[in-house]
Amino acid sequence: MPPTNPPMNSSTAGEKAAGDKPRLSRDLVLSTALALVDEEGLDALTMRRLGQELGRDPMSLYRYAANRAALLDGVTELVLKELSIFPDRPDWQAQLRQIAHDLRLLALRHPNVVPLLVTRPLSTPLGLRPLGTLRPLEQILSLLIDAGFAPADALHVYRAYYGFLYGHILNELQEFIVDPDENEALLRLGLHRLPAKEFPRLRALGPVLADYDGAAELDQGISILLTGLAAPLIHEKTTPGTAAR
Amino acid sequence: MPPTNPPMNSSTAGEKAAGDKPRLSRDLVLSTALALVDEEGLDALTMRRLGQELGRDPMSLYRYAANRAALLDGVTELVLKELSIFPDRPDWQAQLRQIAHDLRLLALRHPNVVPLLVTRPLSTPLGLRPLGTLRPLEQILSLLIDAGFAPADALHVYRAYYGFLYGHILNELQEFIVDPDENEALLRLGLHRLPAKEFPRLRALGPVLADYDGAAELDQGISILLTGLAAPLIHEKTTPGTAAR
DNA sequence: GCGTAAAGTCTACATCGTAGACAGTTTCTA
DNA sequence: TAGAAACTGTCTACGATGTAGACTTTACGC
Repeated sequence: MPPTNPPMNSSTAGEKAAGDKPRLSRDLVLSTALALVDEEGLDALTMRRLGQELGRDPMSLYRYAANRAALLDGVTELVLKELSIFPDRPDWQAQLRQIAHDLRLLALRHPNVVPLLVTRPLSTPLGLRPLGTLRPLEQILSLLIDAGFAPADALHVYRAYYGFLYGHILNELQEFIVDPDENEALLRLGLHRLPAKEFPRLRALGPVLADYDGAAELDQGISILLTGLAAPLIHEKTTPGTAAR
Repeated sequence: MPPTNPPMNSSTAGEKAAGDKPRLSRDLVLSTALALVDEEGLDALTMRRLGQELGRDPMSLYRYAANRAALLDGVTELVLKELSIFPDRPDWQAQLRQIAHDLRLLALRHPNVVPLLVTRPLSTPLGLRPLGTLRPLEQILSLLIDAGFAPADALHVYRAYYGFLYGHILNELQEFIVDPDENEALLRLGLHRLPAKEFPRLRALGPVLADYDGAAELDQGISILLTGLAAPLIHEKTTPGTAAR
């Protein structure tokens, strides 16, 4: 019997190889799941397939995730752990900008996970979500409150900010889906299929659509948001009673 | 044999009733599917269940949608058809604001469809999406261009706007998931489960989280965006070369 | 009334999530 | 060190799902 090293982190643990069998652990299961999703998409993540990837019976996975949904939540959490927020920085605006770019890159690194990021919280009440999922929220709130916002205002800022951020990511990822072999803009995006009379603007914008500078676009958006946020929100309440009681 | 009325629209066609069998049609199939999703969620929409709902063999559905994914796309399209945009109005800002609220209400009317709205485009290249899905994009572009924006700028405005809008909708729907029987804020959101030391801010915000005025929040966000957009974007390019070639 | 195309049905299969009983292994305790 | 207890992994089995392909029934133009 080989020594079977104790709950070690993922590392280059032998997947697929039938011979050696590293001891399973939640970390190992989840990171293998993430790798699978990254490489082959969400649909490829079935219990059976993941079991096979780990050289184990599919049923063994249920020791580490109550069911498939929980597995998905675990993957979401794992991805969000890659996002690090340092709440003790001087300039809150610079921080928000930084976080935005970090999250964007994270999404580009794991595009197949984005649907989970966006969708899972829709079916889980706030308090029941995986803690790792809520940590960024808490940290950003903390950051804003430390910067001088009243808690209720911090929440509003957070909402506007995170809303915009998620929206941008979805936008960018949507436009990313493209046939990379084709280099004529119209074709690359499949725009040639659109009836010319009904979609003249869209078709005409083919070339512009084709070269999308996501980072710049995001940065610009954040700027707009920040300038809009910094001044008016704090002092005047446009919606009386919202933050009062 | 009853007359079996020809491809009539949905209306109150007898579902489930075993006796009468209205002729199927794509519209009937899709609207029944939508009703099912609205009432019981996305998971309830299986071919077998939908067939049963229509009093028909599940296989018959394949005459009207190539597969389940196409069915989902159809539902998405159907929902988006409820959004009407009138591109010939005077004030583009007022229009964008109006559309935002319309889309928000639409999302609240069909919360179970929102994951589709947001997720399906992530796996389909722009040009291959259902046309109904692209129509709002085209119309908003048209609106902006008519209002004097250069096409490339219109695209940027659209992106910022729609990104924010989707983000807001996701945000609002996320916070909506709540146990309505409970009226203590902490409990209603399940926040009591959170470790107090790790999530002090979030827990403290329980009451504020509990009464969320989505419309106001959205309106405020749109205002910020519009003021930010109206001035700087058109004249100075912060990212040289993005819109030029 | 007949022929052709469309609409609907039937059977069958591979694949999925997962319940429940079981066996093997590790860890704790006396 | 022996035995008990807890944990890990495996096996078998079941019901549900999407859908291919052959078939039957219905509708409709001439």
